[in-house]
Amino acid sequence: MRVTTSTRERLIETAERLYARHGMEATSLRSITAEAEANLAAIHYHFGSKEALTEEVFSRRLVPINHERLALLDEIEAEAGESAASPESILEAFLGPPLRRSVDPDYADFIRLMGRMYSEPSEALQELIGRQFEEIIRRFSAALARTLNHLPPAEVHWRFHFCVGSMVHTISDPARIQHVSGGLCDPSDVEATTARLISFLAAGLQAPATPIGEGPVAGGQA
Amino acid sequence: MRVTTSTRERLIETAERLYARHGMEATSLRSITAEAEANLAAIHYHFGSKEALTEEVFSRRLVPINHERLALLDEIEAEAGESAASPESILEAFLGPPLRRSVDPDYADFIRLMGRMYSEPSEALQELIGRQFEEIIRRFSAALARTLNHLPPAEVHWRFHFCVGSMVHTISDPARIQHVSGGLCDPSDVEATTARLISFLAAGLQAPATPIGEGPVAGGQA
DNA sequence: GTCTATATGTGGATAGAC
DNA sequence: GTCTATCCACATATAGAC
Repeated sequence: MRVTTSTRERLIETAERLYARHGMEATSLRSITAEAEANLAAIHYHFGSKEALTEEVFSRRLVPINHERLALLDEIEAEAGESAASPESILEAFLGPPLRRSVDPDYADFIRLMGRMYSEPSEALQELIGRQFEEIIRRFSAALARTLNHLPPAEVHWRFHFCVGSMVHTISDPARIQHVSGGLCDPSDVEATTARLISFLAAGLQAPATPIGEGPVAGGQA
Repeated sequence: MRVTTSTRERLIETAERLYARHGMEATSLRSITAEAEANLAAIHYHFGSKEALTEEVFSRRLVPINHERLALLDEIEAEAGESAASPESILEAFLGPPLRRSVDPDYADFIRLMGRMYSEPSEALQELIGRQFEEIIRRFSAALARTLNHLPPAEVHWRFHFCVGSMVHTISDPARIQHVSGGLCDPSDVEATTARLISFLAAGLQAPATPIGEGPVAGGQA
């Protein structure tokens, strides 16, 4: 086993770091090859284009994270047996894999990038996100719908959407909460952050069904 | 009063639309002047630089939105008198101004852009956001701390942060929730979306205090 | 206040030697 | 698989006529 990493690997790692720090469009291929101590042409040799390199950066990290999420969901559903898994355990399976990695030096940059990827306008990236999260959204929405069985399916989707938003905002820029709280909040304690997020979101998920529209005529399909 | 809008105004409006649609860095000054039927040099004449134009785009919209938020908060605090305003009413004051505008054709593009601005790496923009939201964060955190007086101040900041995340994710891309829910969710009904968000977030804000750390030794400064 | 023309830099991508 | 040299499109910005 060689100690030195391959040029291909170094390019992916450097792109990831620079994307996380300065944004994807602000990162030029030249700045990547300079930091990776590689040649400009190496990117086109190994990947073919900047877009293809970007897809590598994302799929390399998203695959194991989402794989772990599904494995954890399998576990808690197996443990729950006939009954539904709790909202807290479902949230833990969804939030834990990215949040735990946010303190891993190898992953920290990508987790921040993951928080920003939803805002990237690139169509190719949005399609990749769609593919990578299709199963996640389906499985977790179904699990939540089972335990929140008094809620209409659309309401479950909305609430899961709100959960994703809180998580994304939390991981996209750890320094922000520290700054706006005047130093009161410490984002480096991810265990505490995860616990806070789960109790906040679990309560939101279990809120009474929202009365939509003109009030008295509620109810619907249940 | 002239019917035709000034070149300066058309430039700001067009920049806003293109920023919202394709991202800020992906939008060139040439594409702005082309759509605004103006000359490339006009941007430098009226603003001096792309960055200065961008600041105009944001401050023009953020000022009235945040002004309305504070006015609404003043109102509900006056109504509440000695007692604390409810979490729901505070959330309404915070979420209502942007969410209601998201269906105003004149504002819709900016509201989406507002959802994405947090992810923009430009330092100048982040500083502007810091200035524009300083008072908002201070006032709303204080209002929430008053009504959630059993919670430590840091916990209030965390929960408000989670609220911002849900809102930002919701307004940044209305099409996403429709897509991931397989058409089940309709983002065009903003009144319903606001009601859903408020009941979800109010429940989260009022969740029991998170036990952080080794369990039994909870409590703290209260 | 609006235009043309242009300066100057940087972007992604490629050809072809080694 | 890695390099140099280069193409070409496009970026922001500016000078100066009208």
